[in-house]
Amino acid sequence: MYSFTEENYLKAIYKLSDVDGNGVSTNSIAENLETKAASVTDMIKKLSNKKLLKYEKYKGVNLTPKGKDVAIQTIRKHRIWEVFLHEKLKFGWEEVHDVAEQLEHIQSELLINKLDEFLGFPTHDPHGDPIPGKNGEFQGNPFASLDTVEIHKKVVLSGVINHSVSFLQHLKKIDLTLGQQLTIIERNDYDQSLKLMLNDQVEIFISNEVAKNILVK
Amino acid sequence: MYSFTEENYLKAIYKLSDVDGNGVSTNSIAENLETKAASVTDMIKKLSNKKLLKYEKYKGVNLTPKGKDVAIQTIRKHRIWEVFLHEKLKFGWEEVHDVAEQLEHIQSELLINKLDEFLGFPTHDPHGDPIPGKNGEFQGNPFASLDTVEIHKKVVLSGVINHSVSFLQHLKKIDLTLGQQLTIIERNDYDQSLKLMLNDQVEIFISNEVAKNILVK
DNA sequence: ATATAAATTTAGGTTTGTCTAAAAATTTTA
DNA sequence: TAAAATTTTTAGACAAACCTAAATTTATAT
Ligand SMILES: [Mn+2]
Ligand SMILES: [Mn+2]
Ligand SMILES: [Mn+2]
Ligand SMILES: [Mn+2]
Repeated sequence: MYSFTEENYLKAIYKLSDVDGNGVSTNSIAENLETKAASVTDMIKKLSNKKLLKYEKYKGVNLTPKGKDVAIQTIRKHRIWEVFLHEKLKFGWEEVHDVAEQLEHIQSELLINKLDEFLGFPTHDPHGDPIPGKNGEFQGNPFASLDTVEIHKKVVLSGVINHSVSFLQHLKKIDLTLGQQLTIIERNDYDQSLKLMLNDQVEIFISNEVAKNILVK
Repeated sequence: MYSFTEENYLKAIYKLSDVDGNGVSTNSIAENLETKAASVTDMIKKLSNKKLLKYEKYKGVNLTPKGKDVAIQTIRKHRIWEVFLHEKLKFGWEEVHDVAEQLEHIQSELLINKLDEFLGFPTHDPHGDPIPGKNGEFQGNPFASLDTVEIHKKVVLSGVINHSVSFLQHLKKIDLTLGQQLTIIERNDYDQSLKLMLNDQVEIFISNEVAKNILVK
């Protein structure tokens, strides 16, 4: 139905869309997709003709409901494939994204629905990101960033803000994984670094830089 | 490494290659890929420049070892994905091919090797076609066509010649599935139709047209 | 309010893969 | 073997997605 490239543009624009309806800028799309502004303008015109977004010259773009739906369905496929790669094929959580970027463009409703069923209808991907349903609904209870959590409160590691390979590898290295129960034992006022208790067993130190990128509930 | 289209051309040429080294004709490639001869000539020049095949004007083409390797690896990916779709996602054997045509172009050595392991290193796809190994070896004991099998001999349904959706659906309808044990009870001289015994239990009739397209061992 | 800077669009091209129509080479037929 | 038929290649175009350089519009600073 839509090309590889069209789906990637719609996904990028969806992710860049504000809660308030400010148009997404040409430059931000170009940066996100690692392409040039001139190329973005070309593609925007094409997507506008197809009624996937609203475009006013120099004013940025906003997805139409149709465009938003294509974006969300692509995100749904991406995250379901990530679950498959992680749960079934034992890919590390830092390895799944690049392959899912390819798999998300396979065109078969049947395939994604059967895969969803095979995986037991997962609600979140290996990074804790929610998987939208067939009709595009997000069951969104957003998580809190660990650096805002009060001391001694028991929380569960449920997501990450930074999705980079290096950050994900770092968490793995210090044994921080999704689903883990943790508590802040001590917060250092000087640099906002934290001492954590993991599963009531092990103590570790993390910097504020790391804490800011961890989501808990 | 190679584009979607390049891989499809190499796969088509590989399948059209004679045992004797006759060049594959432009027209046969065009027909196989449902494109035009002029387009084939263009692509042939490109693949020839990349040393994936040998091309002499008006004489047809032959794959180089490198081109043959790309073709076989693409077939390997196709068939492994077909096993996944059939065994794990419960696709019918007539449904797997079209989706595998897309999945075979996903570029990740790690993915295909992990998938292969996940499936227990299958040797044949859902249609009985052999899956080449990582180094391109086929363990090829070719099957016999059912219409050449002698009467009363016990054989196992191991493959099909015709891979069309309609033929595969027909076999399913008359309860002929891969791995089934069968024996020819009677051959009608008039039209070469057969009476078969399935698993020593059920008798069915099949036409010569069907028998010619069934492979057994 | 201008001048400068930044963002965006336009103009003109490239690459990949496709097409039709016409020319050239090869094969078949008589 | 010469004519006819078939196959293959070439010429010229087109659409998708990208690029650089230049022009235009909008935003920022003095
Ligand atoms: Mn991802
Ligand atoms: Mn993810
Ligand atoms: Mn197939
Ligand atoms: Mn097959």
